[in-house]
Amino acid sequence: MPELPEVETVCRGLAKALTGLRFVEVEQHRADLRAPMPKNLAARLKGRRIVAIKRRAKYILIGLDNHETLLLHLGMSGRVIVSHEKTTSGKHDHLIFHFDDGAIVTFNDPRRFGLCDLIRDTDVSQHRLLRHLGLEPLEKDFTPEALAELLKGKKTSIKIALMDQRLVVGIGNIYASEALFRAGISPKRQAGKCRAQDIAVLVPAIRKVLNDAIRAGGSSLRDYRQADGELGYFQHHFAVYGRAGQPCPGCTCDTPRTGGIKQITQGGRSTYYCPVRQG
DNA sequence: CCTTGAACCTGCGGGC
DNA sequence: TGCCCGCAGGTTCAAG
Repeated sequence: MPELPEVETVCRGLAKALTGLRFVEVEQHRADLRAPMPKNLAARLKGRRIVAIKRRAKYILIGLDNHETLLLHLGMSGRVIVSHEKTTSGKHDHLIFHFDDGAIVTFNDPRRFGLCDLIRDTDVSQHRLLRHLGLEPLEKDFTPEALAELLKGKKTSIKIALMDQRLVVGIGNIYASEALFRAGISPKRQAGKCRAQDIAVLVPAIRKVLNDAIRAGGSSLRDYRQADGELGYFQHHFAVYGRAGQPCPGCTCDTPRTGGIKQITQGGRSTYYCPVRQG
């Protein structure tokens, strides 16, 4: 599920619901996800108060009052559910946090590609999971000049490069296709051969598609909180992702002749694009 | 250094 | 109906 917009929406939801609260109980139903979880996690969290919740790349960072940070990653299938009612724990509910106002937060992840760690605040940016991460695409330093510099000499495709978290963070398989569609750039273009002119269009396209998705997530989040407090599920409307064979939105391509949106494989993942618009 | 491919894990939908 | 296959929004590690 989770690329930058989804993780950002989850973070905002958690920040609103949990900031200032204290852990009163932690249920840990298995020892590891993608990697082993910290020893004595429950004991180390119990009694701690949450002081701040932030996002870095696709990581959720929950700052505690003892100068430690609870780090969560949703992997491919991770979900966070906020509730105030006692519910029987379901399949793949690996972590359940209980707070002093009665809030119950469940981390559910069927595929277990997610992650949970607890680290010293002083080590956060230099933590081995975070230190290699690249630019935040919604920050001011993500400029066309900066991206051009990062892409310089790269022989891989622009689509693969956009998903490389060492260069730019937060863009996954969906938003890579969506951003390139909006920018009118072929996903097959060699990254290092993108012209300054293309990159000048691409950077704002990336920002816009991520911000649009955050806005959509924010509204669906409000709806969901009224329903069952689930964070991480959104109704998305994508221009190209998952739409192979369908007409290209926003242009007058002759779908029967061109075949509409095309699906190809890059780096083992599906890419979707309009061959007419994204020459 | 770079690039590619496999691995981790469960669930779901399609074809037979 | 069941079985098998491919595929799924991420990241890491090994091999070339």
